[in-house]
Amino acid sequence: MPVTIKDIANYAGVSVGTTSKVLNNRGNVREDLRFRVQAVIEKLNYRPSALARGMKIKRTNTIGLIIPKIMNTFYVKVIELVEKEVHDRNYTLILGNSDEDLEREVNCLRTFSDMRVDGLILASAGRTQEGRIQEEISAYRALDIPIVLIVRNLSNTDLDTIELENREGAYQATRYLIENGHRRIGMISSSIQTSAGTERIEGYMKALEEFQIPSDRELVHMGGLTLDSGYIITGKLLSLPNPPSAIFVGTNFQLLGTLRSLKERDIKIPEDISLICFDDTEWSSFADPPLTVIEPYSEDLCKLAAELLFDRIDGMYSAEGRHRVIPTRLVVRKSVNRIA
Amino acid sequence: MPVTIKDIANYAGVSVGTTSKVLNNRGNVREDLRFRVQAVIEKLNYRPSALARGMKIKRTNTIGLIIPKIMNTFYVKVIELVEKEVHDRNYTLILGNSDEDLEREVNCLRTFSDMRVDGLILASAGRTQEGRIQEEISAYRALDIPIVLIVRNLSNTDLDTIELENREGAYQATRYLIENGHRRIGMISSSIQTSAGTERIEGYMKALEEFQIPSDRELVHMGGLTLDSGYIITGKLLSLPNPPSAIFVGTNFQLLGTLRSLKERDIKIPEDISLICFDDTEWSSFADPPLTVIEPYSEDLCKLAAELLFDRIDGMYSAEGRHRVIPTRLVVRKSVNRIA
DNA sequence: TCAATTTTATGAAACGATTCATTATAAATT
DNA sequence: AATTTATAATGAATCGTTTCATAAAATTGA
Repeated sequence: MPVTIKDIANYAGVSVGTTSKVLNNRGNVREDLRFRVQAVIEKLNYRPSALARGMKIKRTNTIGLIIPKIMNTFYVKVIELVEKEVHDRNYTLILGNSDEDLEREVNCLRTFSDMRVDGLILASAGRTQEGRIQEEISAYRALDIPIVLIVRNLSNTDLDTIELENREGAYQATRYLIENGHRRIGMISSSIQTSAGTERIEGYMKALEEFQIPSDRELVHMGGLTLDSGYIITGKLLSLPNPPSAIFVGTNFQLLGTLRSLKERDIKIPEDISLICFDDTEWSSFADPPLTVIEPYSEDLCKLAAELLFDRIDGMYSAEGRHRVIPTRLVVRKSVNRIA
Repeated sequence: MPVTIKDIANYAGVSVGTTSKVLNNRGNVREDLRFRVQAVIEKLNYRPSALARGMKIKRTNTIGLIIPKIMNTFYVKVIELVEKEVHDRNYTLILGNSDEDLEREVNCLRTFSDMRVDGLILASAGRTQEGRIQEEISAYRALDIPIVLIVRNLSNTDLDTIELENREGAYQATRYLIENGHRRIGMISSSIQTSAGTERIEGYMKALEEFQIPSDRELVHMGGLTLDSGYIITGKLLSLPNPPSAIFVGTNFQLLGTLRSLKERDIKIPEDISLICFDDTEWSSFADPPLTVIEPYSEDLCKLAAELLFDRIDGMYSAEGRHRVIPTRLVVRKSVNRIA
C-alpha cells in the first residue's frame, strides 16, 4: 500500500488536482498550499508512479537500446555514449542485450514495445530470419514508436539507419598494409554481422585491385563473431604453404583469437607478421605492441542516432527513412611493419 | 491511437473481460472464441500495455541494476551475468550507470523507483554523501522494493549485502609475491570505492606482517579509480630511491595506468618488475605477458545477488539483511617473477 | 459596496489493463 | 421435463495519475 497522490492530497487537505499541479510545477496554485503539499510529499517519501503517469500522458520518457553483445567493447562504448545523449534529454535508457541471438532480440523488442518506450535504437543481431524482426518492427510502427537502426542495417529503407563506413575503412586498412610493402594480406571477416562482413571484404578487394595485386581466395575467410573463429582462421592462414605477411582482422572479437594463435606459435608482431584491426578498443593501445586499427567514430554514431531519434519523437521529422554513414579513421600504432 | 484491449474486444465481438482471459491464458474461455480473439490480436499487431497492466497488478517484472562504471570490464561482466539471471526468471533488466557520480546514482534510483521496478541490485558509487543515497533507500523501503547491495557496501546492515573477499584476496596476492622472493612490494589501491580500498590494503599488510616484512608507507598509495591515478602512482613508486620489485594493483582501471607507465619507461614485466592485479579482465590473459591476477568469482556474485533478491520478491524471505562474501582466487599467469 | 474579472481549487472522466461478482448458457442428474 | 450443477461471458469497479470543465475565492474597478 504505497502512498499515492490521493494520500498526499488528503494529508495536505487539498484536492488531487491541486496536488498534481504541485507535482508538475504547473501554474495557478497558491504559495502556501504548494508549500504544504511539498512538505507532505517529502515527509511521506512519495514517488509518483511512472506507470500511472505514462499511461495517462502516453509518454514514458524511456528509450530502448538493443545491442548484440555486451562483451564487445565497441558496444560498451555505444551504451555509454547513447546513455549520455539520452540522459541529457531527460530520458531513461533501457538496455537490452540480444547476445547475438535472434530469439532474445525478438524478446527485447516485445518487452520494450510493451513498456511503451518512446523510441528505440537497434543494433540488430542479424538478418538470417529477418521476418521475425520485421514483424516486431511493424508493431513499433503500429504503436508509433520511432526506430533508428545502427551498425547492423536490416535493409529497411523506410527506417532511419546509420552504418559504419565499412568498405572505406577496410580499404584504408588494406591500402595502408600495401603501402608498407605487404602483398599477401590475410583477411578475417565476419559472416553473422548483417552486411558489414561482406562490405569489409569488398573494401579489402578494392585496395588489392587498385594496386593490381591478385587476390588469393585462400587468404580471405569469414567466420562467426567469436574468439574461436579468429583463432581457427588465423591458424589456417599461418599454415598456408605461402602464409601472409600481414593480417587484417575485421572485428575485435576475432582479434582476440588471432592474438592467441600468434602467441601460441610465438610469432611476433610486427617483426614476424603485421596486424591491423577494425574497431578500436580500450586496450588496443595497451597491447604489446600497441595495435594499429581502423577506428569508427563511435561518438558521432551515437550522437547522430540520438538526433535522428529525438527528431522523430519531438515530431520535428516524420518523412521517409534517412540513411547516414559514419566515417572511420586509421590510427597508426606499432603493429604494422614496413617490409621490402 | 494505438490499439487497446477494447479494440480487440469489439473487433472480435467479445467483452474485454474475455479478451483479458485470452491474453493471460486464464481458464474458462470457449475454444472458438479464444481462437477468434487471438486472430484479431495478431491481425492488429496488438501489444498489451505493460503500464496499464503493471498499474493494476502492481508488478512490472522489471529489475533495476545500477553500476558505477560501465567502462569497467568487471561491471560489464556483472551486467551480463545479472541479465542472464533476471532474464531466466522472466524479468527485464533495467540498467543504470552512475559513472561514479553520486548525483547520477540518485537520479537512477529515483527513476527506477518511479518506474516501480520489482527489485534493485545496487553497486553504489560511494559513501561520501551517503545521506542522499540513504534517503532514496528509504523510498524503496516505503515502496516495498527490495534491494541487494553488491561489491560496494553502504554500511547498511538491514539490507542484503554481498561483498568481495577483498582482504583475503589482497592477502593471497601479496603472499604470492612474497613467496616468490619479493620484499619490497608496491601497493596501488583506491580511495573512492567504499570499503574495498582499505580492505585490500589491510590484506596486503596482513601478508607483510605474517612474513615479518616491515611495511614502508612510501610503497602504499591510494588514488581514484582512474587510469591516471594508476599512472601517477606507478611513476612515484618507480622513482623511489629504493623502488619495489613488484607491484600489486588494486583495480583494473588503475592497472591500465600502471601498464602505460611501465611501457613508457621500457620496464619489462616480469623481468624488471613483477605485477599482480585485483580483478580479472577479458584481456588480462592476452596482455603481454599474460597477467597474474586475483579473480573474484563474479558468477557466484551475480547468481547469489539474484537469489537473495528474488527470495524477497517472491516473499520467501523477509527477515533482516543477509551478508555474504564472495571468495577470490589467484590465477597464476606470467607477470610474476621468482627472485632471489 | 457590488458587479465584473481574474485567479485558484475542485472533482469527475479518462488512460488501458485486471478482477470479480453476476448473469447467461450448457451439461448433468433425477 | 424440471432442477441442479458446472462452465462461460459480461460489465463495472479499480489501479494512480492528468486534464478539463466548473465552481469558489480573491482581486479589481467604479
